[in-house]
Amino acid sequence: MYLMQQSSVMSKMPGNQYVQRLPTLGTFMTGYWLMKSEPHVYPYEQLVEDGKTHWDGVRNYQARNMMRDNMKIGDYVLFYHSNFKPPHVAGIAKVCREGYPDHTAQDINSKYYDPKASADNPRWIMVDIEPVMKFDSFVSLQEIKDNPKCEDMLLVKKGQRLSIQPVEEFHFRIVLEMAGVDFNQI
DNA sequence: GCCAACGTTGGC
DNA sequence: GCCAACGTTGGC
Repeated sequence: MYLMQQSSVMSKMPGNQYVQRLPTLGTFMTGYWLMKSEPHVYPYEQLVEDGKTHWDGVRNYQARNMMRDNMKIGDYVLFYHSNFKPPHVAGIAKVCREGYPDHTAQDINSKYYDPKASADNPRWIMVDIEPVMKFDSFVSLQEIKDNPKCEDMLLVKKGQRLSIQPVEEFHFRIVLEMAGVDFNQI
């Protein structure tokens, strides 16, 4: 029932043109992502404390579309701390609930309030994630930039600001390797 | 704090 | 539907 409701609402939404602008998206079917959070707003440690969280406040169509259409339960997430010195991947999370309306868009008291959002057209979408593993030693953006195996990662592409990005399994494995984590133990 | 590189808005 | 102006992101 809920899914039917959601799909009928979502089909009205604009924004599919953004997917076209990420030509690589179609090749990312493996279910690995990177999500950015500013640690002074919501650090990985808070996710551990909370047990899980809903990823509210995303107000970018491209990122929304990925949460709406592509992120599936069980997908792994590199939890990235942006606006921190140094910026880094702090650990791994995974998707535990697929896309559903971001209620903060309809909350007039929220800083994420969007007057164009309504019950009929929620406009913004979120997923839930839960912690999997905090890295003992984080993997800095510089380390990723310095690793030739990561040169094709969206994260290190010039002008790439998306707060949610698809990650290839290969790169996911490389980042784990840099963190000293065995892929088979997660 | 700077600023490049975006993305969004709204007048026309 | 163009595009200038404005707002945001996020590394440095």
